[in-house]
Amino acid sequence: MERDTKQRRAIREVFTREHRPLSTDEVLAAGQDLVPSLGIATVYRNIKALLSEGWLHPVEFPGEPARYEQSGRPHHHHFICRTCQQAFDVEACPKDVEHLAPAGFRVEDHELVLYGRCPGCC
Amino acid sequence: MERDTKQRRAIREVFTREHRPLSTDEVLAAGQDLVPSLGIATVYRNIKALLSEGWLHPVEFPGEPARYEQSGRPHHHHFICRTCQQAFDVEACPKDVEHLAPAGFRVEDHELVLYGRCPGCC
DNA sequence: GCCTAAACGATAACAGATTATCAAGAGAGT
DNA sequence: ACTCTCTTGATAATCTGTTATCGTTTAGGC
Repeated sequence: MERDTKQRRAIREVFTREHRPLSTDEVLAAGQDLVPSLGIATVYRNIKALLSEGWLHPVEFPGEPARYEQSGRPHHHHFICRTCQQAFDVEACPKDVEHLAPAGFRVEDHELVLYGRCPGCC
Repeated sequence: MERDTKQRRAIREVFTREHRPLSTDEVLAAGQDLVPSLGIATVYRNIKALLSEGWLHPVEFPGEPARYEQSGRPHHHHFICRTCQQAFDVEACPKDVEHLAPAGFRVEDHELVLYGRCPGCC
């Protein structure tokens, strides 16, 4: 993965525009607005390349395939709209999550997902 | 699904013993201690039946297949051990989760997953 | 104990997501 | 502009989790 192709530029552009986790289908749809011929195989190939170079990282939600977002953002959580299925960033984080676990459990990390309706779907 | 078979009794027994979400593989392994001939198809069949009669409900975690636990428990969250992969119940719940979302988002529900080491794996 | 349909167990089939294949297309150095 | 090789796009193959199939077993009423 060395050449600067228009497909790869389009895929990076999509992630830079939308500051939220995107599914492969969302990347394909948005990418085709920039490069109509874009295929799903290229989306997977480039996401894989961008993951291994650290530009992207995976974001998993319960019961659904992985989404991806740009790396380097500060710790945050996500909101999933039950109407449009889009995932949004949530800057805030509940305090003292470590203390929620029973005694004897060592908490190293945590994930919080909020579900509801986004402003566009309310 | 009407007959009271030893397989179905074994599967229910497994969920009653372990008060935590179990994967189909965990149910199969633990069930075979009670009924050695138990097959994976029977595990899936009975889990499906127990789900539709409301005795079980699914618990999904990011990036992995569904687990199941007994219904009727009060609101709670889960802890996943990164060593033994087991899921445990966490009674506590962070306060004011609704206020974490940005203005304009209507929060209806939330999921919290803690990751780390369980007492047995520390 | 006998009978019959429900349930079982082994495995084939299926479904969705991801990866591999391969001929055609196109960056980038010359 | 030419060439070379990396990348693309269409689609076949793969993988994993789950469901369907089907001959055999067995719960439960007689």
